Amino acid sequence: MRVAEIYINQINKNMDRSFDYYIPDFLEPMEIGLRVVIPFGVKNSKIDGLVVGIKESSEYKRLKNIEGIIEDYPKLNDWQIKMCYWLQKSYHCLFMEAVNCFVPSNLHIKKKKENGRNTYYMANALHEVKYYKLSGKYFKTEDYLAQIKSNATKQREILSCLEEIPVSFKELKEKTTCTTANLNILIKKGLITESKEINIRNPYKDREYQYPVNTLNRHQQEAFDSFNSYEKPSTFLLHGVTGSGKTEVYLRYIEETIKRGKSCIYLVPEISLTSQIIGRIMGRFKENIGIIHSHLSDGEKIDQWNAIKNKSVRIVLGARSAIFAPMDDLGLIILDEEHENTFKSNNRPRYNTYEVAKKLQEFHECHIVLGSATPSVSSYYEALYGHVNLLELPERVKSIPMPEIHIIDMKEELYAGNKTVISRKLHNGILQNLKRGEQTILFLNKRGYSTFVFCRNCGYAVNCPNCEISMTYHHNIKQMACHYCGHKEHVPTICPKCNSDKIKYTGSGTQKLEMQLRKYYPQARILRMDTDSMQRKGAYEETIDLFQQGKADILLGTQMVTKGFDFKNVTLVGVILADSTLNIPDYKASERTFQLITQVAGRAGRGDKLGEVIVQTYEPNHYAITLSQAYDYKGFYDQEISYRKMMKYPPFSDIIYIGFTNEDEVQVSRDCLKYYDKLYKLVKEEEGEELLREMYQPTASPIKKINKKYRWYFIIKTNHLLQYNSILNKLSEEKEIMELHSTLIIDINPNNIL
DNA sequence: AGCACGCCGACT
DNA sequence: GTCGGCGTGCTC
Ligand SMILES: [Zn+2]
Ligand SMILES: [Zn+2]
Repeated sequence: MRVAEIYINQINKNMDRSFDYYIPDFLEPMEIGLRVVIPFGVKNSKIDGLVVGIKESSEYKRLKNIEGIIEDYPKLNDWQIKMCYWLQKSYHCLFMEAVNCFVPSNLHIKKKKENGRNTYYMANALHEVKYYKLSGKYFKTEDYLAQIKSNATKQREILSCLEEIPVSFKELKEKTTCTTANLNILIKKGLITESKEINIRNPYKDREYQYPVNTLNRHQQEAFDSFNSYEKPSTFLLHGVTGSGKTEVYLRYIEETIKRGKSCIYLVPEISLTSQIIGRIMGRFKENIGIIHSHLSDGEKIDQWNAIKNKSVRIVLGARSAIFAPMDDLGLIILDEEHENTFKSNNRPRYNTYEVAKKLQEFHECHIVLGSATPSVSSYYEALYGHVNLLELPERVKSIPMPEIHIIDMKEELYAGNKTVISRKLHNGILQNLKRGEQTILFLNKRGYSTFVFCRNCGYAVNCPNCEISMTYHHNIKQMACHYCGHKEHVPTICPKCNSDKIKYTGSGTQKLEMQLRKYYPQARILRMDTDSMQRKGAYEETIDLFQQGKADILLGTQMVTKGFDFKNVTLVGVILADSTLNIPDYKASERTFQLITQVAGRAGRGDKLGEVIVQTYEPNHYAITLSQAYDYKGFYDQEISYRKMMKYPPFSDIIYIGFTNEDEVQVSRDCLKYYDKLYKLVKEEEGEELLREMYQPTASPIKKINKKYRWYFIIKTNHLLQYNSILNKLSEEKEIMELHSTLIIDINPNNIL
């Protein structure tokens, strides 16, 4: 019998390797990439796995037999398995975490008898979730606790956490450190009960859309022709000012690629994946469009998979995760709003979508198109000096001039006696817009009401008990909330430290701004758009629709309002405080500020009327602000790239973040230092001085604790990413490193280092 | 993930 | 002494 190498579908670092199994004759011909059911462990419990290799014999002597193949399960191709190994090695994740990018992971496997043999199939339309609650035997938690021994800490933890309302296993695991074994004991004792519920998937409903073909202007035509002149797989950067008609160019690229018999992936930031863009693409192409985002259920994912595999879907529109769509004849990958940080994953695997796309080019003859009004300096640098072709759209489609940007020095407002967050110029602009019946967008990058609540008498600040960070006051729920762990608590009316009642609220967020606006402009109809007000499903699109239809005068909100919407009647845009992004301690702060101002400014004056933008700041002379005022992308790029070069920041280096988290403050520092030492020795042995100099000393994170877990980290600013990656992979296999108690996070070029 | 093995504190 | 929770190691 032949032998199969099988990875088991278990996310666990001890299981990040293959296991050998015999292939019984009735399962031949076995193929790499198939999903199988195998007996595992002492109990031979049936578990699913992925075949990654086939060989004639095994070193290991006591092999078990594969039980069966899971029918209809998406089979991974050779290129997909190669991508998984690459993801694992490049981003330091488990192999199965990489696999789960490509295929749905929560299999619901059913068994049936056929010709006297067990065969397996998926019942993924139904996804069962286990819920737990207190049995209802007693009234108070204390009574439950009295039933178990004092040293049963895990069980006590579970009981204290549970209520009479069912809680899913997943939620319970986030709050406690329980296992199914602990829960089963409590069930046996009759203290808690278990129930199962089925997640029902709701299929995506098609609507009728129309999006007529727009004729291309000169620059668009040039961008189109240039793209077409490349036969070999190439990469392009489409740099087009806001309103220059990038979408139309993308659609032409897609049309052309489909004509050549190839398929396309069109990626947008998750937040931009709205009915507007879906409507445009569905309205243009008569083909089926696959829509992929991270909120799809496993059943929906399988549906999309099959539709792509049998080629009834040739165009996939989606957020970051859609880069893993199983296109075998990929011809084009578009990354729209290329500069957005959502193209970098913050969960394992912590991949960068552009890098994944470049890797895909090794397996597919496909073009990559990056598009943005404010390209990331790394991409622009590549376009100037690397293998990326620069395509420019320097004019707006209808030659509408860019709105004029005014910079307001808020220090001068203070001197003039204006203590509000709205400058006199912005105030007059809003009043005038209200009078003329034109719309206003206000951007403030802080949600909540007040971001810092403290006692004026003794300096006591309301900090989260789980995190070392100040909590934000939320007026809608009248509670303090932590933006890192979600913890909520009551608002102090008297200081718990000194009993003073001089509690002060500072740091205005969107909620406070909304209240102030309602006070100043009682006649105005105001909409607020931030993660808090957009919780409800569909709220985001409803708000957009309301504003689009002119049913509100002012739209205020966080990042969300900067996205590429086409509101024709918006003639005034206000940036309440540009400094809030500028002062983030991160090398990308200037870039981010420039991008935000440019993006939000692009919302003004999209119709026939001229627009105006007012940027309020305490640093009116910062180059990110003055150059965005001048719409001088190139000027900004030049300044920023010389700063990056001087400081050896990306694109002149890669930053490897190596972080540890643990509930024990001492343990986490010990583990981090130990890892650092081990790495230091290994680098010294294998590489030498040059790489050693790229390692920075470990320290506690700027936010020392998040969600009860203390954090330590160090970074490596390197020009030898490949060498470091292989050393880090080698280190992860060492026993002493495997045994570290703290959770290890390795992030290559992370979005932030908090 | 689950399960066995073995250590050690609580309780008879 | 025994019972049982909980950390550790292993699963082809
Ligand atoms: Zn006080
Ligand atoms: Zn918190």
